[in-house]
Amino acid sequence: MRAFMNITKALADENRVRTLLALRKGELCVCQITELFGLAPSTVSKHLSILHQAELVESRKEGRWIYYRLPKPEAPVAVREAIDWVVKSLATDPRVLADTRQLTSILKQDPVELCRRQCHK
Amino acid sequence: MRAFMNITKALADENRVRTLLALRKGELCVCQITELFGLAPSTVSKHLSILHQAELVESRKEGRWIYYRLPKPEAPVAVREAIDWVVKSLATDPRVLADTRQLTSILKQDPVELCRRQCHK
DNA sequence: TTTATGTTTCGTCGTATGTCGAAATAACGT
DNA sequence: ACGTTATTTCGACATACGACGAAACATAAA
Repeated sequence: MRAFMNITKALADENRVRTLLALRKGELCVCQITELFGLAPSTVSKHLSILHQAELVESRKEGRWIYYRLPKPEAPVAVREAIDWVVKSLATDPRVLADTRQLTSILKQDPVELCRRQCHK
Repeated sequence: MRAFMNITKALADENRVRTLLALRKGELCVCQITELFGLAPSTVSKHLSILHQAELVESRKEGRWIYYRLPKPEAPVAVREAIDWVVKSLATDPRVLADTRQLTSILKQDPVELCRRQCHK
């Protein structure tokens, strides 16, 4: 029950749900998600921490960057089904489609440049 | 997205999740759920209102009683899948099993007697 | 060893949420 | 019609949550 409520509480925020959907296409670092949502880096970090605690995302550290991605197939069944449900329910949502578009634009940019811009703000 | 977030927010409270699971076996009136959780009637009513707004429960009025139940098969797909996910994930949870036990005990009692006891408190 | 940079942690602020009790509503029983 | 009773609405309170900026942390670059 505890683990399950961690998942439902993690899914109860729109930005966290959008984050999960943004990760469908592959891993992202914090500053890319920050750019996508226009939120403060600390806020995005907190959201990712909550998703991580619910096991809805995994992370990988590479130098200064920390990449987040959807969990592997070995993840708990409740987690995988939650993600499937989210993706299936929102795959055609206008805002999600807009996120996807903007994300492809973000992915074309050099991460180094993108992160530098984040810091200048 | 709006409708989906209504569902996730409705599922983000433990008492509301327990309510959904309690409704698996059939409809319940407010005072029966109140008895099950030991909460104030007004609190239970609020929870049911939130579940109703998310379309996770339907209601039926019969005299002074209002019975709540899980939605019919015609409900939105996201709703049905959400409930399936909840039930499947928590069917063997200890607390849910305990709720189920207590619920069968509650169902054996006369609803009129039960509601009267609620009001005496 | 400094300096720069990506991320997290911490403190704070405003808002949202869960809970209760009291009052309002609606429908039955007398 | 009047009181009884199941439910909801309202008002109040404490707590939880999402947001930010500043500071701390960790690692790469110079």
